[in-house]
Amino acid sequence: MFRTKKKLKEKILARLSPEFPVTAAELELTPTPDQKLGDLALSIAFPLAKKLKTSPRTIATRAAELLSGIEGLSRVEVAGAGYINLYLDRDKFFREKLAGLNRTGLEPEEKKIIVEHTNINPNKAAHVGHLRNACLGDTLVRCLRYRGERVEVQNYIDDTGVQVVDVVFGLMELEKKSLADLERIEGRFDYYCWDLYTRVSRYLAENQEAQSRKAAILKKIEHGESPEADYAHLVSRRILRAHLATMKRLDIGYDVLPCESSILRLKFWEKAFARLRESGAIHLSTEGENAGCWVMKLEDEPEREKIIVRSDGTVTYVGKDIAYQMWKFGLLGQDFYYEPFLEDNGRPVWISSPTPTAYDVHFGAGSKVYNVIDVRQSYLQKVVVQGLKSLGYLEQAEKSIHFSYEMVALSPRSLAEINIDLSEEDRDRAFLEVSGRKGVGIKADDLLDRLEEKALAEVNKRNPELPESARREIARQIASAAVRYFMLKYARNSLIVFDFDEALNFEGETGPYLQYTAVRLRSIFRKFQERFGISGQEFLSQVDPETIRLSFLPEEEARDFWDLVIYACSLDEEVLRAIATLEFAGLAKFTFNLCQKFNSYYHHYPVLAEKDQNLQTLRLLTIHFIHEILCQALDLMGIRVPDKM
RNA sequence: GCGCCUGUAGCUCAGUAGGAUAGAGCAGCUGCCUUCUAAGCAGCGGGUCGGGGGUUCGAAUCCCUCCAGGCGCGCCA
Repeated sequence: MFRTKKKLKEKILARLSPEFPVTAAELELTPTPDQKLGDLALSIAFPLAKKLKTSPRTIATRAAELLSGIEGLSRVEVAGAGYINLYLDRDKFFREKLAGLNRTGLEPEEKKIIVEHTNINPNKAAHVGHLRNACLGDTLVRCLRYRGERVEVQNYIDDTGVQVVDVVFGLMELEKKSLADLERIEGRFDYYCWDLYTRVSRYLAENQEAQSRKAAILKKIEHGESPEADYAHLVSRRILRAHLATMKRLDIGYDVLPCESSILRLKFWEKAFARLRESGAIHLSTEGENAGCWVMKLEDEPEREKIIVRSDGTVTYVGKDIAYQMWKFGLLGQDFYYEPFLEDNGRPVWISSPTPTAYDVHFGAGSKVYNVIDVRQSYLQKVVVQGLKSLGYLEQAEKSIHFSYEMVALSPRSLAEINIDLSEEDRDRAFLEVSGRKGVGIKADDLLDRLEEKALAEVNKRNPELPESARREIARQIASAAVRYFMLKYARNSLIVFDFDEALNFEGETGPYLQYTAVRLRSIFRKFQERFGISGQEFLSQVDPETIRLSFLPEEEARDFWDLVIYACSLDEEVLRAIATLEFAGLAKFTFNLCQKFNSYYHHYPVLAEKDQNLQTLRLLTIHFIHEILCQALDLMGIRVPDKM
């Protein structure tokens, strides 16, 4: 639809501009509220009326005359107070869309886009909040690729931070575990650490004197000293594998895993620090409360300074982030070394290494960077961008996008359901914030397990003839769809108060409903082959598109057909809009509406039982068309379509 | 105190680069499985778009103001 509109606009502009003062930017083709009013509406007459001091109706009438006979349009009419309604040449339109099914006609805008998402601290199991991040990030990646962009997916691993240190402290000091003992811990290691982390947090709160011992461990890990650094390495890698496995259940993957430990060892910060100092972006504060610190002035708040380097010479979180952001844009003049961490769908997932490796691969150096991080980090992300600006990298600052989203909170009811004890005060609250420290959270794998179990029970009932492995894979795909759609259907600024009943629902506006629609659609083709001995695809390949006439359709069916087809055609525009606004709720809603429209169509117009050959062919063609678009839309949201469910 | 965000049906939410009659899902009630998978379809009821003011041919959408709620603002990460 994007290209159709683009071409139409050019033609319209050519016709109108000799007589009216219009520009391309002012021409907007919007859908009409009802197909009786045509397919596309032009509301240009209203602003023109103001400019020319005439009535909108007069202008619209004249404009409609000028627009008559444009190729691709069958009619132009004036309606209401001055809308110019365009009627598409439906036969031609449908034929073109059928032929162009596999081409988006979209053009990439960037050389290389980096999307960073997931970024879970490798010290405990992933929870539902992390799922929202990963689902949003992965969907953005898919949308960008649909637009034709070259995208690199990064998952940043903070393997030396205080959160990992807490777990190492617990293993060494509280549990007195040797490195060999660690290897022997069986089962879900991320779950094990989830509990341990909570215990350590409590212990540290109650035993202030232990803080110094923890600080000592942190220092040793940062400097790569044994055995503390070995513990940190072992813990973070094993949990990282668990996280990647969790995300794999949702078909979410990554290209590269840059690690904090590599950043420290390769001294990225020192390079960035030198640049920041030389450019005057930061300066040494000599008096006041920040004396002895290197600070950065903030654009919006001139009275405030952000500390980048502490008075003891260590760098703050923001400082490190500025250095890292510089690397993403290729502004550091240095790269990591890399080695394969594991294989995913036959492709290696690379992890950074502080020392040279045998592999000649490079990452980073994007022309645009999206950081998927929750809204609470907005202030810090702003400071990072300010850092780039202060260094003179204006374009990079402009293309440094914080993709922010609200958190997933928990309803007291959901927590009660998984036997987490709450204080009386907490029980009365509308929602509770997830806290890894307190162990208050719903683990991603627990949710996925419950979804899969529920889906499997249903699949077992409906498709007992399938082998168990196939039924399990279908259940996994259904669980994945349920989670992914759940995470996308809310606008990103909307706080999700997680509720099991809602998340476990497979009916109505849910992922499984969308899948089910596609599955039923597919089964028409399967049944077609059983009935007529030729596959639906093959049958359609023998149809000459030129012979297709929408006039084969009875009046009412023609309306329903057109409603469905024209709606499906707006997928590309929905994707562009999603990218522009970083809002996927619209794309989710579009797909859901498409399914509703299709289900209604499906109900009214049988294919296999239809005796009229022309009608049957056209219906099969329609179903083929909708199926393709629906699968594209589902793929953008990372939703798989099983053959049966 | 300052900054950002939110307030739409009983509940959960779409719709906000101004456009024609404000939409879904859930919950409730009615129907539809010898008919391409009922995880479905068709229908009914349900609204001061937080309040007030303004801009406009036109406002849920933009501006002002008030009310209510959330988050952020560290020599933590």
